Amino acid sequence: MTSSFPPVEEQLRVITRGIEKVVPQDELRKKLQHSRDTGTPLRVKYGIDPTGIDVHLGHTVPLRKIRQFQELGHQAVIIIGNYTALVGDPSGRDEARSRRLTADEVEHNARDYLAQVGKVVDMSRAEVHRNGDWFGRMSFADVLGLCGRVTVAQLLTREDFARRYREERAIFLHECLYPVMQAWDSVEIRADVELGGTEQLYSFMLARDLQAQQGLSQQIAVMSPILVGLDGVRRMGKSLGNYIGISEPAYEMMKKFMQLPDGVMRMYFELLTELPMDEVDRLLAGHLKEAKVALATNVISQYHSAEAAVAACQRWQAEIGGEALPSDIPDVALDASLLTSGTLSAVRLLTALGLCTSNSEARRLIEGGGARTGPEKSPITTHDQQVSVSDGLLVWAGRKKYCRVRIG
RNA sequence: GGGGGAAUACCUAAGCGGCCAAAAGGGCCAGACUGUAAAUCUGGUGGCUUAUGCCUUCACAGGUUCGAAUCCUGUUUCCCCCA
Repeated sequence: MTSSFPPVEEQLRVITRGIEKVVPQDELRKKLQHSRDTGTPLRVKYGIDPTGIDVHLGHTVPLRKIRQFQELGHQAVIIIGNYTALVGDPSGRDEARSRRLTADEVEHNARDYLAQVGKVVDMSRAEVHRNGDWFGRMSFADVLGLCGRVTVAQLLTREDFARRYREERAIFLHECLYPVMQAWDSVEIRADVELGGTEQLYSFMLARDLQAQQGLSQQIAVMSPILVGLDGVRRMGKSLGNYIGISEPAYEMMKKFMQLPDGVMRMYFELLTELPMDEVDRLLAGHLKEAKVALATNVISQYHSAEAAVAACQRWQAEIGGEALPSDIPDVALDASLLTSGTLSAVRLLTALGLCTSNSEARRLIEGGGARTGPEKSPITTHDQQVSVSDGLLVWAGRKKYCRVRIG
C-alpha cells in the first residue's frame, strides 16, 4: 500500500502541468511526501455550484486535474455547492446574481452535473458531498461564529469586491458569505488540496486560515489558468457562447476546434491533453492546420470514440476543407401553393425556408451576396429575382446555413 | 426616513424640440482574402409583397406642441449618498 504511490517528483510533474499557481508552492511536495510515506491518499477537493451547467472544455480543466490525482492514487472529493448556489459566486462578477435558484432546481442541476462529470472523473472512486449537508444544520449562532472569523478588510482584499466597492457598486451581504462558506467546506471535508481557477485564491487562502483555527492540516491551492473560449480572448463560458460542450456531437466539436484562433492552441494542448509539451511544440512548429487537427482529434477522442473523432475529422476535411457538399443538409418543406408557375421571389423563398427571419433580413443577405442556390452555389443577385424552385433545390444563406427544398 | 442620479436598439454609449430608425465602439451577419484561423478590407445590423414610400421603436402611462428619444406630470425599476 505504502509503495502504491508514484515517486513524489513524478507526481509533481503530472500535477503541475498546466497549472498556473500552487500556493504555498513548497508545501505540496511535503504533503505528497508525507502521503507516500504513510500510504495515505491526499484528499483533493473540487467544488462547483450546480447552477445549470452544460459542462464544457473550460470546466474540464480542473476536472481533468482531479482525474490525474485519482490516477496517482489520491482521493477525489467533489463538493456540490447546493447551499452556495443560493448565494451565487461573486467571483469575477460585476453584479450580484439576479435570480435565486430553487432547491429543486439546484438538486436537478446537481444530478445532471454529476452525470457529466463522470465523463472525466472516475466517479466510482470519488466522494461527493453537498454542502447543504452541513450548512443546512447550522444555527444562526453558528453562522455568527463563522462570520466572526473574517473581517471586512479581509474581504476587501478580494479584487472583485474591492473593485465594486471602489466603483460604488452594490455588494450584498450574502455575497460576502460566499467565500466563507466555500472555505468552510474545506474544513468539513478536511481537504489537503483544493483545485480551481486563480480567481479563487482568496477563498482558498481563507480555507487555510479556518483549517488552522480548527487545528487541521492546511490545504494547498492548485490553481489552473482560465481557458479562453473560441474567440481566443474571453474565458470560455456558456453565456459568452464561445464554448465547446463535452456532450456535443463529434462533428460539432470538430467544426468548433477548427475555428479556434491559432494562438490558443498551445494552451489547449497543455490544459486539455496529455501530450508531452516538447511534442506539442514540435507540432506547433509545423503546419498549424495539422496541429489543430491533432488537437481536435485528441480532445474529441476523450469524449467520443477514437474512431468517431477520426470520422469527424475526415468529414470536416471533405466538406469544409474540400469541395464536397455538407452531408447534413436538412430538408425543409415548402408549400407548393406559394409557387407561381414554379417560381418564387428570392426574398420570400429565403424566409419561407426559415433561412432568414424576415424579408428585410433576406433582402440584406441577397444584397450582401450571401444568397445562393444549387450545388454550384450560383448567387441570387437581386431581391426580386424569381427563383424557379424544383424539388431538391439547394439553397444557401451564407456558408453556414443551408437547406434542401422539399415541395409539399 | 431624507437627498441625489439613471433608464436609448444584442452590449457599452451619444443624442437634450424638427436634418433621428436614432452617432460611435464592440458584438453579430454577409462578401473578398484564407487553413470556414488570425489580421485586414467592404457592406449590413427594427419591420413591411417588393418601397427617394409606409408602420412600430428610445422603461411605462398620460400631457404640452404643427412636430418629442429630447419639455411637463404621474408610475415602475435600478444605483449612490446621508441618517
